[in-house]
Amino acid sequence: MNIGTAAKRSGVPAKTIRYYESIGLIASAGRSANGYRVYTAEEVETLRFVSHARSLGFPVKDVANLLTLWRDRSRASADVKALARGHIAEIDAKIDELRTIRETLVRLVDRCHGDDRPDCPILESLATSAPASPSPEHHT
Amino acid sequence: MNIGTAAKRSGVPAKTIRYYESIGLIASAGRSANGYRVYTAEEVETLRFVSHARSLGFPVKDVANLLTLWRDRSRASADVKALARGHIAEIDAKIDELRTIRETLVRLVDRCHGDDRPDCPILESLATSAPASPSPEHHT
DNA sequence: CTTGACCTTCCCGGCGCTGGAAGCCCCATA
DNA sequence: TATGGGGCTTCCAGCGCCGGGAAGGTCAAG
Repeated sequence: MNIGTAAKRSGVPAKTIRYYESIGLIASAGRSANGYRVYTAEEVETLRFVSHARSLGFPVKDVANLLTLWRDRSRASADVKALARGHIAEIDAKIDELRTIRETLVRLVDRCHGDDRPDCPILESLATSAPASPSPEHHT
Repeated sequence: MNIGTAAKRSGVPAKTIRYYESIGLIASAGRSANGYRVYTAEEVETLRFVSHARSLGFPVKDVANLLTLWRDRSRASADVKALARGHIAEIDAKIDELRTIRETLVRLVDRCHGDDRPDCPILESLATSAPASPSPEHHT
């Protein structure tokens, strides 16, 4: 099947499939006579695996490791578990950070009149107070 | 003062200050005879404001708006409040998404032996099941 | 005079794609 | 047979938000 069909069946956009190939996350697809990429059902399976792992927020590098483990019939499930645990830890850290920020913001918003007067604790706080530790990660 | 001092006093790295200048978030700094950027205490204040706003997770574009509002002595606090509320809403969405993912992962991790056997529900789930809705936001 | 810490500009990389341009290929329909 | 509309190919650029590092100018101290 062509890339478009593989995209539909796997849930990974064609552009993204090419990208994954380019960075070596997945193997280069075969080519038909006209130069089109050709995919087997098995490759679509792999793409679905990747798609699922990405949906769970695993970074592409982790997905590469998961793929390796997946294909390694003699793997130890402990390795997979450790990887997943690490990922959970990162998620927890992110949630905590977001919650801290959220609380700060809610406190500020609550103290702001929100009318047509210029008086605003939010701006005052930004101008004077310390940030709501720890510094947030952008690029979530 | 030079950029290094301004960086230390504001908490914004020198590189980032230059970047903010380049994208127009802050005004171009003055220059001394040798071509070095020169900062006033007021500009450092602005940088601190930016730093605080960024720490609360406001995207740079929002920070630009906040700066404008900050400087506008006749602003309506309602505008600031609306901006902050919108930001809280986005944070809530992110937290929800992370929590959903987290729960899925925890469920999987709990079901995984985590020993030297290859049997692993995590990999099985990635290979077969549907993703842990809703699909994570790439590029918020 | 030399060292080393600053400053300048520039461009590249990184995350994970996504959009778009230019150009094939293939099939259906008029 | 021409035409049109999908596909598919490549490559380049950009998103947000910087950080690293090169190549070079500048300055104060020893």
